[in-house]
Amino acid sequence: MTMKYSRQRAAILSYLQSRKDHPTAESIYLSVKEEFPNISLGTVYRNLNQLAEAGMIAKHSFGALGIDRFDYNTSPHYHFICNCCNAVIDLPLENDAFSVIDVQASEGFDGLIREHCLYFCGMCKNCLNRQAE
Amino acid sequence: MTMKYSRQRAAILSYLQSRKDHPTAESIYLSVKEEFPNISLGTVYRNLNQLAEAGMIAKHSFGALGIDRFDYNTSPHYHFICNCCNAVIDLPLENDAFSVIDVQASEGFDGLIREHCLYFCGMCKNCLNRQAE
DNA sequence: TATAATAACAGTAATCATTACTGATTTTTT
DNA sequence: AAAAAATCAGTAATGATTACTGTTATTATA
Repeated sequence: MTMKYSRQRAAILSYLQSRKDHPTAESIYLSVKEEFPNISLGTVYRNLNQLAEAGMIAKHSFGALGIDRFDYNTSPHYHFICNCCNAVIDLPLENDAFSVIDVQASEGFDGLIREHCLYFCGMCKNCLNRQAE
Repeated sequence: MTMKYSRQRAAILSYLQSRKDHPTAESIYLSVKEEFPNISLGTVYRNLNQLAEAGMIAKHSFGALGIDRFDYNTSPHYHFICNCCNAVIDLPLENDAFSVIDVQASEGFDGLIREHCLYFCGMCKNCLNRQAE
């Protein structure tokens, strides 16, 4: 099934490109709705999945959140989730600090490890400040 | 709200203690149902959450699965998820290999990191063998 | 040991994110 | 320009989980 151009999909991709906060399908829907008042939430979901399938965006399913987040940045990197405001923030780690993580895990395990999922939880800077007031 | 004894909760806890495969609420329900034919799925969920809240069991929400898994083993340890059969298997890691992981992540981040979630994905031994046939 | 207080129950309805369906509309190809 | 096919908007369905309600089991009190 070849991918045909659509204005809605282009708008979704363009919006995602402009954000660094890993928006949800719902918030993408609300934003794109300003340009396309008739767009349907189902259309947003369908296109997000299509784009993720094509490797053009990343879909993150953090168990701690329960709601999927989407990311224009497809290069492998880690995330921090604020337990207070549910913000998802990029977290830079030493490049090779965890490049050996799968190899290391494989040593004590008799299956095939293909990848890992790692994210951090706590309180973001904003919430820490707000709490200190 | 003090916790009052209940035969259903005792059965749920006892069943969980006997398993190492991190069962779902649904499968716990089906098993406990053999002893308590009238038990309700809602009762299973309510008690599992209560036990998790009390720190007597662990609730794991792996984004890769979408369904919660429950664990009698509350000591911190890591898991492997088979993308083929969805099995959740304990994965032993060198004790101190990742004890510094939160500290290391904190270095490049200006929020407060309290914990992390790490799990591995791939293909388990059984599925590898089945595939080789 | 009766009884009063209340947590827990079974059964069922509601929630919420996400996916599937359908007839109409765009986009692309011929 | 017209045919073929992907995409759409709108809506219904799904599936895991939670909330509600009148009844029952457990615990505390007299």
